[in-house]
Amino acid sequence: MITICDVARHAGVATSTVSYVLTGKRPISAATRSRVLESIRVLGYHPHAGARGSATSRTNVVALAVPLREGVYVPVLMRMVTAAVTAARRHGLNVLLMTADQGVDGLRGVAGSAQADGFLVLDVEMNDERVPLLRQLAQPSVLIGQPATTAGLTCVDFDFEAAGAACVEHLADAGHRYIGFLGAPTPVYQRRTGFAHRAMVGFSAAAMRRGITSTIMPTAGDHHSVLKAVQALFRVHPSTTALVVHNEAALGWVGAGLRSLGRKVPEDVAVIAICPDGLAEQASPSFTSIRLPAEELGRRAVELLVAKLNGQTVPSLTLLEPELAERASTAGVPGRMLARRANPAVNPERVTAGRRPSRSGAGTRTLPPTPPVVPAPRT
Amino acid sequence: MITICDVARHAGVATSTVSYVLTGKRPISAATRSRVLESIRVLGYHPHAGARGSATSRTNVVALAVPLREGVYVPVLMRMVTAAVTAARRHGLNVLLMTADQGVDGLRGVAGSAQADGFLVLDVEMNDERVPLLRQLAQPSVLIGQPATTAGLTCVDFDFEAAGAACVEHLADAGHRYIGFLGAPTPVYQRRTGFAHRAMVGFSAAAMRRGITSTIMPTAGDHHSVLKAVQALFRVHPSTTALVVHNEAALGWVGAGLRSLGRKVPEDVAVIAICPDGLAEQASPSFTSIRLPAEELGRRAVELLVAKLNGQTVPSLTLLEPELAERASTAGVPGRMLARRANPAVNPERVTAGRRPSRSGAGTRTLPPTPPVVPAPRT
DNA sequence: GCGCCTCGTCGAAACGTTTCGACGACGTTA
DNA sequence: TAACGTCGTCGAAACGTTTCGACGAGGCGC
Repeated sequence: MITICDVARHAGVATSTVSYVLTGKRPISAATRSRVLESIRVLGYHPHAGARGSATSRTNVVALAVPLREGVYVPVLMRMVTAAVTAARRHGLNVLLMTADQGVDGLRGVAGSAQADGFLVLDVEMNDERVPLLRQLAQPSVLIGQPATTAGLTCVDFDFEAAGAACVEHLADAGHRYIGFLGAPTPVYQRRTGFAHRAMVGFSAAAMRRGITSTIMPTAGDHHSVLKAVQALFRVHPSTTALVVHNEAALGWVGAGLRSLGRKVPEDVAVIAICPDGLAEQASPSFTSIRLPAEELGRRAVELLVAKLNGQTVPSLTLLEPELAERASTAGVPGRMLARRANPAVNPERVTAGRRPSRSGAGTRTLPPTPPVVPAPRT
Repeated sequence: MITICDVARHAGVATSTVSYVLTGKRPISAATRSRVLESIRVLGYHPHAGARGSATSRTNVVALAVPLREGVYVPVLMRMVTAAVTAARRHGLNVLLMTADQGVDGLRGVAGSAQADGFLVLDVEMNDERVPLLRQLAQPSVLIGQPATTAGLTCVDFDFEAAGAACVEHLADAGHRYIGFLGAPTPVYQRRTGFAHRAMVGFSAAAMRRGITSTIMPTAGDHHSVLKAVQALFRVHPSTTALVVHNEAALGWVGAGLRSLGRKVPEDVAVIAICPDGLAEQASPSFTSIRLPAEELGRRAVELLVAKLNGQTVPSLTLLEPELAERASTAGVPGRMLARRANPAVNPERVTAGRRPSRSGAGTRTLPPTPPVVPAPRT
């Protein structure tokens, strides 16, 4: 192994001078600098990360905790991960990957032995067991997702609650009175995973406010489960005219499920998904969606962490605003109770149609919001 | 920060003694050991990884290079990754995640600055640009997948060639004469990704040998592409009675594609998938499959790497044998040219039916094997 | 009872960095 | 021209480990 001393000798300077050339922490004359750089090049010197860490107590590594739990949709999670890794690279940071098996203890170990300068934590539950540990850690951390309370933490999250509400608003404005919600798999809600819980709560609350009758149905991502869930939804409320889908794995099967009931998207049923743009586009017909900015979440989390590492203070909660992208799945005429026709962009009747008070005052919810239960469909 | 010296002082011993208690590299009396351990517990001491690395030139970190390239099916890759991380943990190793953006340079950097003791390399292409670098690195490495030549390397791979062949054998034995191959997305073949290339070659060669007429069709994973690909397959050879699917993302749409042609699985078309067991099971009907042991690949790779780190010599190529799991998708009566009936387990006619020589001597292949091209389907 | 070997422990020197105080040389200001 | 900064560089002391040689205390055989 070739060390900084070798370089210094080769260039005829002190080792500290080489160090200053490398770190730029003191001025070095152009002549000396170029001589040193040349020696580095010739000898093929690479600073030894461990030794540097020993001297500075900085590892230039951030740990990324990704508990791949049951029911999470891996590709979306991976978008965040790769975005985070890429962003970290730009700041000269490497990423240590920690998965399910190394839970709280794993975090404690990595933190204690100073293997990472900071922590990025994904898939956060409302009462995440990692949160108390993070609070007392020497190293800063950023959560992607929100636990029940964000005091003393730094969280970045997509505003799933607003997203759930926005779906209802959009559909209600278009005149829909019966809306179904196709959610994440049951275990996800049982764990009270932040994103799933919040989207559902936002959806339910907005439905209440708007006097919409809503039905909530969790579902696994496979063909059969989705079919059953969709059928169950329509059995409960045959007059349902719109669906909100918050389950990426299920997206592809929703169309088939509706078709099996003789209903078409968008003519008979409008669909809005909460998912990354790409997934909504490749459905057929393409789905109107509230775009889930997975990459930006990863990127922002890294930026916040870097800021904290530099001693800056950052907001304890950063919420990304939902944005709706209108596509084919809500372009139909939802039928029955709608005055509205075609051209959804400019729609003078929208307020009238959408905001009319509900008959019953408050909406009825078929299932209690927490934890939702799949009513056993007939087999 | 609390150091090994603090512990030594607290326990009334020399720092080296504490070190020996921790590493076990010299005998320590039970009395002293327990006193030291107690002090460690009381003070909450954690050895500083960087300092240790500086002293030993061992980081207890392995780097995992996962270039998430276009067209790879993320969930399967992630199974390998999590299996690898879990296995690494068992050996006291942490995992540094490197993604697409940090290609060869990233590897070189991590290796040069000694941030990892070894390398795990995924998604290997036949002429992978990382291979020459790996050969000259100071640190050992293990590839999951095979480049064109494995000399001087350590590779673990599933025997995709045998898997491709096994599909043909099984189907040919059951009497099928026209078999379609639904492959990975085109870019994957264009890159000459090892696993895709090999499976296809194995399939083609076996089809040749058995006098089977085969059609190869790459396809993207979305609904539309799969439908088009399936339709194209049957337009080329309407008499096709079996399909081999080597594309996890497409699995879910194959049934729909066939249905759109008025063909049913398994009555009209037999299907064999090359994919992890779980995916084959949740198709409907469930797919007979050659099980892709994603987890075991990850685990084995780590074990080989650990062996290399310990100075052991390991084989340059470890190939996992394909295993066929029979399920519903090949339980049908393939019709037309089959003597065979029901009960596929005990089948006296199998040899007769399967091994009968093909009419044309050698099989005809509709498309050249490398690189395959999708014949533009009518839109 | 003396020498010898083993066992357990110690002190000091590494490991490859960074960082701090110091110190010449030189240019500027009075 | 003397005093004073500033700039560039140096040497040495950290950082928190591991590791190596050495050394005292016992136990054993003779």
